Amino acid sequence: METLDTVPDEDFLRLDHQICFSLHAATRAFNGVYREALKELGLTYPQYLVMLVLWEHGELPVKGIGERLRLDSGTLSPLLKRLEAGGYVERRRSPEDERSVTVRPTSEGTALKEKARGVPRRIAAATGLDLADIRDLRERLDALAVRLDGVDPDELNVCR
Amino acid sequence: METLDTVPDEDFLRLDHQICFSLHAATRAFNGVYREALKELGLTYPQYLVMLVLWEHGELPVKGIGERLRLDSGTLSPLLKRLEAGGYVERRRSPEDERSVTVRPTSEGTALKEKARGVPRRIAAATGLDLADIRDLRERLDALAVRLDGVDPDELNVCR
DNA sequence: CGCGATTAAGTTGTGCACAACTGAATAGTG
DNA sequence: CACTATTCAGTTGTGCACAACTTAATCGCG
Repeated sequence: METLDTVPDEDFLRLDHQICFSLHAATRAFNGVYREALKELGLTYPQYLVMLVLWEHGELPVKGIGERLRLDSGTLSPLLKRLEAGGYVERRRSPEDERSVTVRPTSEGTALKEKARGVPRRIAAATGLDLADIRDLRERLDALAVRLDGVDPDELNVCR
Repeated sequence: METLDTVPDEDFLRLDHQICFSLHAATRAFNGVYREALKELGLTYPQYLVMLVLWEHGELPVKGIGERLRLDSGTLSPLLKRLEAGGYVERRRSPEDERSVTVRPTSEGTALKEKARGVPRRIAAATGLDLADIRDLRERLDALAVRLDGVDPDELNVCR
């Protein structure tokens, strides 16, 4: 039987070429489709993810957004500043904890939810997948992400 | 039966939250693992993809690399400049067509292939997937990318 | 209570992705 | 053959991801 251990390094380099490239390409293809669908909303794809989180939770500290989207303040701070400049969110130092900044959608940001309502259906249609396929792919990707996030860095270096 | 047409918009927004986020997160988790594995080679993940292509083909014009990796000159030009500064590749105006620039690995760049030999196996091990799973996931992602790249932009806008 | 450790957000710097554009070379058509 | 259209690489500008760091507030231990 053909397993991870019976394939020579040389073939592996080629196989790897396929898999890492495939993920890379699929992600960018997805980004392209979202970019197009979100153009009329004036949102980028990461900004849309932030708005989805805020529509669901109403208001969150920056840290809370970061936990849900797995993004740090170095990414979120400028992104939120742009969303604020666009009039979609408000940022306010929390009175209870002055270190924390609470982010919430403005009325304009909330109104945007209605305009965004049709987006996911059009995206799903564009993938050509049915609900079961989408769920299946999502579960695989989630499991993969959890697995990869938990990898011990030492496993990845030659010196161990 | 539950299909794309029988799910209300509201649920769809939540489902969408899951799927787009999953892909996003999996990609970044993958990038993190590659980042760690490639640290000792002095390559970033996109630089590694370029080197994989060059190791396989020996020498290619910028356009050829871009076609294989689905990247344009705006991304590749500075990336290749960094690879050249690192001593891994050489760039030369093609004598036959002065518009074209031929990229090829230097001896140092070729030597790097040996150091990179163990990387894909360690990555594959980190995913916790076996060969069949990897192939299956790759095929799904490829099909998805092809489908998404071929989407008519009009399908994605409300005004149609 | 006081002070060092931790936490939150922000800043800086590097690299990638992509749109829009430039300039130079080539291809193709009348 | 001349001249327009296309092609190729590169540049510019915007935005995201992340590492490393800064600053300010809070926590918690002695």
